[in-house]
Amino acid sequence: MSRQDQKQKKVTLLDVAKHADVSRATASLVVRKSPLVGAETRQRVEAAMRELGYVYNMGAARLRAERSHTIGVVVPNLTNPFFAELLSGMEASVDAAGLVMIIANTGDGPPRQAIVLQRLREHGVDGIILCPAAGTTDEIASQIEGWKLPLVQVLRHVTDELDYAGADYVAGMEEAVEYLVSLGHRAISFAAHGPVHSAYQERVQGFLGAMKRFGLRPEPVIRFPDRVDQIAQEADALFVKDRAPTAVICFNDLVAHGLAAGFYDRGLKIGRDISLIGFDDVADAEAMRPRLTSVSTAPNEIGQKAAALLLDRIAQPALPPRRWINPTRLHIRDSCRPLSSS
Amino acid sequence: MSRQDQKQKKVTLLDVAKHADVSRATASLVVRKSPLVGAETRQRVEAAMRELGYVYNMGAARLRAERSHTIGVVVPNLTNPFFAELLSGMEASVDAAGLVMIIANTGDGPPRQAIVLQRLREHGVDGIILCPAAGTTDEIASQIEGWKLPLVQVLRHVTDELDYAGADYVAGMEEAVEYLVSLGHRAISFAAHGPVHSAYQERVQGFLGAMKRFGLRPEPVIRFPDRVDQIAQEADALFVKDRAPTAVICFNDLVAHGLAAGFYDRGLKIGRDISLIGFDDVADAEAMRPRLTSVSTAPNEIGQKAAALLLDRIAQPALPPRRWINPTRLHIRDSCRPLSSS
DNA sequence: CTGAAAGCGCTTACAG
DNA sequence: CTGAAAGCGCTTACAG
Repeated sequence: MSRQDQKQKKVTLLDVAKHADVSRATASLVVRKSPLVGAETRQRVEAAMRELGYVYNMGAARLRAERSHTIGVVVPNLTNPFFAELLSGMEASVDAAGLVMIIANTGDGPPRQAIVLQRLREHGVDGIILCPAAGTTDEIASQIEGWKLPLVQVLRHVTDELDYAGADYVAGMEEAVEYLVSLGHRAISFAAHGPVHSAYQERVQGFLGAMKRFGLRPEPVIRFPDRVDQIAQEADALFVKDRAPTAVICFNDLVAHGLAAGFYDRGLKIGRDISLIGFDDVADAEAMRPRLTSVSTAPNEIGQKAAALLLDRIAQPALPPRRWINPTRLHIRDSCRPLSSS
Repeated sequence: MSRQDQKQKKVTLLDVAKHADVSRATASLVVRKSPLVGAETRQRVEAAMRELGYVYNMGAARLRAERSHTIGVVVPNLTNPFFAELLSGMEASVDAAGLVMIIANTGDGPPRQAIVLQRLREHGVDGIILCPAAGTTDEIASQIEGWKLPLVQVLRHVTDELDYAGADYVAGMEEAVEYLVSLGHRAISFAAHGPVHSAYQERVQGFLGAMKRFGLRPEPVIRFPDRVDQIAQEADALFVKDRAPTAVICFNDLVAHGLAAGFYDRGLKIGRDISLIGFDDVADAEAMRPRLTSVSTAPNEIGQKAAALLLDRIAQPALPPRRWINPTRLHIRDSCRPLSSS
């Protein structure tokens, strides 16, 4: 019988057991690396597995053991570099734990999200990491509770009853305002975009709170389009009516990037004519010229931590809900200048 | 019995069948949307599913049906925005077909890749989309053949025996050279980075071939570090010795972004002092100033097509190997100027 | 450590 | 359309 033939009919654990002259139960113990099996026996079984080209059938194991070694990750989109960083961090933690990630995209819409969550349940994931789509209500908490499915919220939260891993957006924005004020700026605008959710609100709240604390007039939040080229085109929106900001804090680096381009197009020099602060501190911040000062939220770390929270929750479903809030850090580069020198 | 209690012990298809007063086989047909079931019966079963909170157990189905409705996607890294676009395209196609994606990261290393592929086999994926790690040899073809596992290569290829979806890197580079030559440039450098693989070689080959065709001295390919900030620091490498390029073609947009920053730092004006062309045309190209002329490879489309190839291959394993090469397009923006006017 | 048996929740023929 | 039976490839007690 050639190797080829052996591959034809799937080789099962029973085949391995026979080949190694042990019982099926013993072979099963070897696969699962149980210490109950003696070294000599273990080696014989492992040799048999290699010789027969055995592939462990996780699907069969899961049916019996009620554990799939699979987790679901649901995010509002895949293309944002911020989410890419987040996924990368998760992948590292999840992989290290011997699990595998099924990823799904909601397009930031609750109806899609409902479908996607259902599909993940059908696939028998051991747990889910969810960045809730904008518009998700806290009713989801009781739903999840009914499902008995371990779930952690990431980046955004809609309920206190479930675990959450995110960053301290409020403090991050406060730090940005403080820094600009220390440079002498008083007319500071906030440039935002995208759907409204907890992370959005916390950023706005941090900005407005800090402005008020310094006795500065809180400018209305200025909304920009989603795409970076459109943001550039509409940069003028910052200067309409009686507004004349000397500094702008952005919702994220993407907005900052768009505005930087818009300023360039208008002959405004960042630093000299206007100061600019981004948020998230993704890779581009370092590549922009002048380099972008940005509030770092460390998405990779958040991803790792979200995975860790989920693994804990899977191991101990009764744990009280936990939240892990990553401190932010203002990464000062070259996009802000003291007001006096401008 | 409250809803809660019903959730406690998992409800199975047999429970649904009893509740709807039909046989288990009929309930199974309803779940799988078979046309054999009459409308009235179907509705009764569906109502029972809702009332009992039934969740289809894909794991059990897979064990019997030998189909997991799961595919594996293995990529060398997750953070590159290019791969994010690719995944996004795949996700759309895979999701539309009712399947789900398990994603895995090789870190561009063959040993990791071997582990990851094995893990995906154990999870019983119906097929795999693989961007082969740098250093993967064509021995993988016979290995995969032995596994009887549908697999398509994406972006890079190591064998002709397996399906492949990618872009026409050679033609893309040729077009870039032609364009620069048409603007009067003759001293054109190629700036590369990252590991060497088919996509790398094809880009270099396209560049060198076109240069030779125009009777231009083929400059050696100049290698840069991986990170964008390091690329900026080493931009001088373009001008060492007797080299004085008037234009630079980059391996990808990331290199272009780094060099653009490096030029800025040295007071070189893109367009006036030097022309620059990127490759891939990801979102940043539009946000750079001056806007980056770049060869578009449409990663999102490649992702969709790779998924389509895999679905075909799963349906018809005996199909001869196919390759789908996306034509590229030079997206002209503002980073190149005629030599005479400089 | 072993062996025989039951069962995880489905799907698959097969006879009606 | 239905019903009874077998089986997918494992894991789980349980008695030895």
